[in-house]
Amino acid sequence: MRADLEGFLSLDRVVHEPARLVILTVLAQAEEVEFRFLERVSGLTKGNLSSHISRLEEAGYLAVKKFFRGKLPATSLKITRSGRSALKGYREQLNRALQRRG
Amino acid sequence: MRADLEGFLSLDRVVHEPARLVILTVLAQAEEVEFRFLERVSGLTKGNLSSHISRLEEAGYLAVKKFFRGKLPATSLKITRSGRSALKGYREQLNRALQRRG
DNA sequence: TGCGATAGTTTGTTATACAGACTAGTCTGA
DNA sequence: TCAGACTAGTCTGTATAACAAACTATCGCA
Repeated sequence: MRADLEGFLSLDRVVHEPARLVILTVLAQAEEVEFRFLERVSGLTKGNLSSHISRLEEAGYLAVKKFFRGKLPATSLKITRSGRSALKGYREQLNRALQRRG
Repeated sequence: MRADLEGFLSLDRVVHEPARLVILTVLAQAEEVEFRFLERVSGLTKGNLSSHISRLEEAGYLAVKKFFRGKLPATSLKITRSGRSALKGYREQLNRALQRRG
């Protein structure tokens, strides 16, 4: 199969999902961020956001830290080295596939 | 919401699916193509390919023409103007969102 | 003590990607 | 001539997934 086509089909589906692209993009810039912040900036619903975070955590792309601010629980997210590299790889691969004519 | 994040979430999901990116990319280059050819070049299974074609047809992104070559049925696919512009728009939008830092 | 807010998770529904089974007919060779 | 293999797809079932609504648990305030 042609390399550009191959490129599309071998994209990392964990990263490929738009909602997760949003999360990873924010985290790649902000380094550390909280759930509420992400909820607001992404416009995703809590439930949806929560499950995407789990998915990214399972993939090892982000680290979740739970703590209490005063007496309220809070969740802090941080992109991992692996997550950063997955995003970078995804971007490069997609760019190559898209640019190679269209 | 920030414009780049918005950009991810408003991507055309019909185009966003890797298998369909493959199909559209091939069609954008080849102008007119047959099912069997697409099956080989994409590596997709018949069933899968068939359903993606239906999806793209419903979206108005490609035109399907059925005919007989000798006595065997054949299917010919052609990208529509709208399909071409959807692919172009998708590429531009994604590039903008991805490039705007990472 | 009861109501609304905060901070998420769990659950249920809906959609969709995918492959295998199936349809329909043609060609080939014993 | 008829059995088996091939062509060209479509249909169907399954497993995954995105998504939102409902729920859990706690806090703060009147």
